Amino acid sequence: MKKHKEILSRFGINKTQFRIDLLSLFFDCKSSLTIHEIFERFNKKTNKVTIYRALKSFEQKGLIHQVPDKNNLKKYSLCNLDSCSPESHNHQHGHFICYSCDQTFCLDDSTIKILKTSSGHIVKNYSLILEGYCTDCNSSQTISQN
Amino acid sequence: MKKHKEILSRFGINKTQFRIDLLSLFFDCKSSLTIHEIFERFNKKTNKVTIYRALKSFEQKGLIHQVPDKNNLKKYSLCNLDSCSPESHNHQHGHFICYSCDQTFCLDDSTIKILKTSSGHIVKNYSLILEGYCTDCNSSQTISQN
DNA sequence: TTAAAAAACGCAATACTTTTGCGTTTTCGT
DNA sequence: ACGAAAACGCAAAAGTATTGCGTTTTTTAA
Repeated sequence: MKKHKEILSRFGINKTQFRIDLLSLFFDCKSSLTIHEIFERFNKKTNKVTIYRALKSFEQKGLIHQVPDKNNLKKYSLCNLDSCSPESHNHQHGHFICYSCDQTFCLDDSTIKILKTSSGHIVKNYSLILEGYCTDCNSSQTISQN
Repeated sequence: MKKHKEILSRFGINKTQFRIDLLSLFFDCKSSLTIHEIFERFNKKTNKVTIYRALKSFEQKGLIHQVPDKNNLKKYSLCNLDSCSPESHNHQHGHFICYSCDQTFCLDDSTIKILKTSSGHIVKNYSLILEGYCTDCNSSQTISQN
């Protein structure tokens, strides 16, 4: 895809086939990816070292960022490419993922403003993922929720 | 300390000297501990396997829980011992990671209550990581922050 | 368009983190 | 005090991430 090549150029990354495909993968992926998942998606054909290096490069150039999860696996998500660059990483991510319909909803930034001031620390960046049942799915189901 | 022994008993963990000392260490520690930090605090005398096993046991019994860390090392914090037990671990809270001192702090649950209700969806699970400068580092530095 | 420089690549080796097996020691419940 | 269960240390293995190096691909600029 031409768009992906342009992005790689803009971020100063060479347009090898693998890196183009990797960027596509991130665009296709709603949430985040582990190295293992990427390896699998490329049918184990790409050397893991190549994946590690591509991820490190993407991260340094501001294309992706780490999302530490509960199990401490390294996970990466695509940055907001309008606001991120090699000079300044700035990901104001807030997403809600529905267990039922799998849709991802962007969270209102106002919820975040409260967070940024209520912790007592100076918040420069954050990563937030809420999971559960979205309003649509919840109203059409009888699953008990507490 | 007698209190620590009682806690270990209450959570079904044998009162070996090391595990008593480990629990003390967690009580003394404001934020969270890595395996490496624990190893150092015991002057490298305790076998790391022993530490790993103690941490796993503490976690399973509801004494401590994992917290996310910038470098993807396993980090642990003391649980709220009134609300956690082997039967129910309850860690619905976010974490703050300091850019400067690298420490991970658990966030007060009250900040989360706002999140859970303001998104409009039914939140069953979440992952929240704030990053920035903790109160200590912020007050002792002259780094310009916007 | 082509040649030199830079970046990316695969493979092998290494380093670091965490887990497992096993025999021994310590703690626990009766 | 004794048998069972838990915890221990050591060695080995499994899993995760990095580094060195020679080769290939991409970029840059004449």
